[in-house]
Amino acid sequence: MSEVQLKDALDALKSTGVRITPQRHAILEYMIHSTNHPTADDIYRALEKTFPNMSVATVYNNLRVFRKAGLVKELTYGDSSSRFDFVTNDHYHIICNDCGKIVDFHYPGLDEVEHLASHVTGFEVDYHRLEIYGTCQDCVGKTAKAQ
Amino acid sequence: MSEVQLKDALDALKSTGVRITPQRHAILEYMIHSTNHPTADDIYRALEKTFPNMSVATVYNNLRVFRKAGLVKELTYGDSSSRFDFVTNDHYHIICNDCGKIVDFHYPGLDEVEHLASHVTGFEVDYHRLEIYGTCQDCVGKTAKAQ
DNA sequence: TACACTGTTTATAACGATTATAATGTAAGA
DNA sequence: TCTTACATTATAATCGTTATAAACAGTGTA
Repeated sequence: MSEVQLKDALDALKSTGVRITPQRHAILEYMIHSTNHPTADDIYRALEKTFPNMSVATVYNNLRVFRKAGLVKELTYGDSSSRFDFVTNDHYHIICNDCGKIVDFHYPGLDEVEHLASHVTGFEVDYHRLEIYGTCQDCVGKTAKAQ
Repeated sequence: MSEVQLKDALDALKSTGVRITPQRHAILEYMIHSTNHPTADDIYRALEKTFPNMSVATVYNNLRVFRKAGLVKELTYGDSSSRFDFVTNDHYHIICNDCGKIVDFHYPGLDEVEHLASHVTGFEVDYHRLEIYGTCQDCVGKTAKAQ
């Protein structure tokens, strides 16, 4: 099924006049197959075997291209570097404050909140972002001292 | 009423053994009275008239102290620098994608989502974060071209 | 009052993620 | 083939944040 996603993404790019380069292909493929939510550097290091000459700037440039095309979402948490998430269906993230692990979960929708916010503030709402923070099972197990 | 908030904050700090310096007093005071959500640099520049010798590091250090004491929340959006928000009551933020303005709004609660997330993922939930993005009234008025 | 102790601020350097720049490469169209 | 426009590379620059070391208070004790 991820092949379909990749094909759809490539088609979407092509239809907006963006050239499909080997690097772009590889970055998209990596993002679709990766279960975690990689940073730009993760992607760079993962692909430097197949593209020994690829520059970090290429990763950033293309992530921006993908973001503008709506294929990829940029997530900024507390930690210094952004994480990137291939847009599939709507889902939310729950993040472990100990080890940083990010797990997806699905929840019907928060349209109601968007409506209320729009009504109260007069904004035109585009989208929202929700994250839940806590401690994952692995870390709950091995934690006795607080940082 | 914000004097009460300031006093409460100072008491909270003192009770945890943190010394109240003039700089800390001023940073807290500025954060309580500011309606927007300042960056560290905003605070630094706002106070450099009264504290010409103050260092940026002092601002960062103390924001961290306040954050650890639970007085201040750090918000990371897409733009490069963190914003800091004095913790009053629970509220959420709606952010303008054009001008960056941040407006508070209140919403009963999202406990339900937390419970579901906890159930599905096995995490112990601490808190969550919700932001809504859109366009504020001012920017809706003067917008015809998309970026 | 003098003295040591501890936490605070300052000044500055270092770090690291991201972006800008210029040069080179590469695909597509006339 | 020539030209044009977009992509990539390599590298430097930018900028927010953090680390470090030295100077500076406050506080408690003799």
